[in-house]
Amino acid sequence: MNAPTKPKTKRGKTRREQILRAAERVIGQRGFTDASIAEITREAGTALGTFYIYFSSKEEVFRELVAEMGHMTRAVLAEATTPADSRLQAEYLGLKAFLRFVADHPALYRIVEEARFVDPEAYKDYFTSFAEAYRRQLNRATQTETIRPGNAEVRAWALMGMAKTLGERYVLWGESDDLDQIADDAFDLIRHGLEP
Amino acid sequence: MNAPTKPKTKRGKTRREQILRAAERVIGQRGFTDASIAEITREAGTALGTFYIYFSSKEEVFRELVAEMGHMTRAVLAEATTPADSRLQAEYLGLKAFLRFVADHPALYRIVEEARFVDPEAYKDYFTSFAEAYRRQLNRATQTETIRPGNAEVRAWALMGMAKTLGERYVLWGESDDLDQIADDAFDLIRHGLEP
DNA sequence: TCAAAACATGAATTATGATTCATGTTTCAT
DNA sequence: ATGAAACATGAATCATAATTCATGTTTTGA
Repeated sequence: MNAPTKPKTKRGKTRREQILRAAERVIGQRGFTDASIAEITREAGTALGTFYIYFSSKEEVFRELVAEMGHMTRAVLAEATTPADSRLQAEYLGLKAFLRFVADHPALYRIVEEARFVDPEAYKDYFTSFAEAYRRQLNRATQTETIRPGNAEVRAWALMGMAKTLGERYVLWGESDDLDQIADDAFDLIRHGLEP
Repeated sequence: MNAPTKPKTKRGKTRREQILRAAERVIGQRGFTDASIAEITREAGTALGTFYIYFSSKEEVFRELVAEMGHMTRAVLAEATTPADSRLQAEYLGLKAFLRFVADHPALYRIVEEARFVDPEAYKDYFTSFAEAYRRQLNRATQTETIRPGNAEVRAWALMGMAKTLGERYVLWGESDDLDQIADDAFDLIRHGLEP
């Protein structure tokens, strides 16, 4: 229950990481409730009690995974959209990159969504900080008149919602072998929606 | 564990309904995991064991609530969009009605979203049947050339995702006293996105 | 009116799994 | 090389509820 301190030795860092990765797999696969510490440590190849050397509770690993996912998503999207020379192109590249990212990390993405119920605070942080950055981008584009004037915050949430749901439907539920086509079809809506 | 049969008497019907409504309140408030049968029956004003006369498990009431929500949502949206004389107007009326509905039934809406993790089957049914109807509407509008040609299925999911997320952000999280304004702002995106 | 069918009760039973802890083992700075 | 700090172990402890069931009470149909 007391907050464990960061590992001091090389062995410690390795173990902690093993457990974190195992937690990602197990919780991503089974969901928070059905995932047990026993299975996580079995998967990590350590004893049950070792878990509590590095994490104070099941909720805590979960929280860390959500935060980690926040950093990854922001990094991936920032990276993917840098080459864009217009807001609309950034939207296009961002949507594709997001869908690809979900496809590459389905477990992590499921965890983020489950956070809504397991750790609402972490969930809110994830999307709020994302939306904030998004809003800024859209505002800038509005001022440059690259896109039609409009409520940037509402747009940010609307566009995030679109991407989230498409990711869930076409990536997590499978049923689509051509993500780029999905992104193209959705982008048609976005482009006309934002264009001056 | 054995599937309870429908109640035969008037008293039975009443009790079952009391418990169902109590479950809606408690699960909607606390979430599936934290809601206990004890609290549900306390809230319903009956004994603990009575629950199992009408439902075989906690999952079962949950499933029934999700299904109920499916009917309600479809009914409300069908109702709200009938007066529309164009697809775009239907989109506008539908979005407003949806946000208002979420505002009126936050607990029920939370339950639907939690179904993704508690009862994926029910969750999938809810959105798939919704999307199917939506797709049909959009397709019809495409053929009538009321809206620009495009992939109706992808559009259906994209638009649902938008509405879902706006509902979560501006209705469930509060922070907006003017839902109609939100709907208007979002509709600007939708209108230009779909317009011929 | 009366016996069967329905329904109601809540204490007792179970199941599950998170968390702790007493007892080793390993690492590392000196 | 060595002792203190770190780390590892897994059986035992705890807590929490879901579910059952033996025992009443109420309703209903003939």
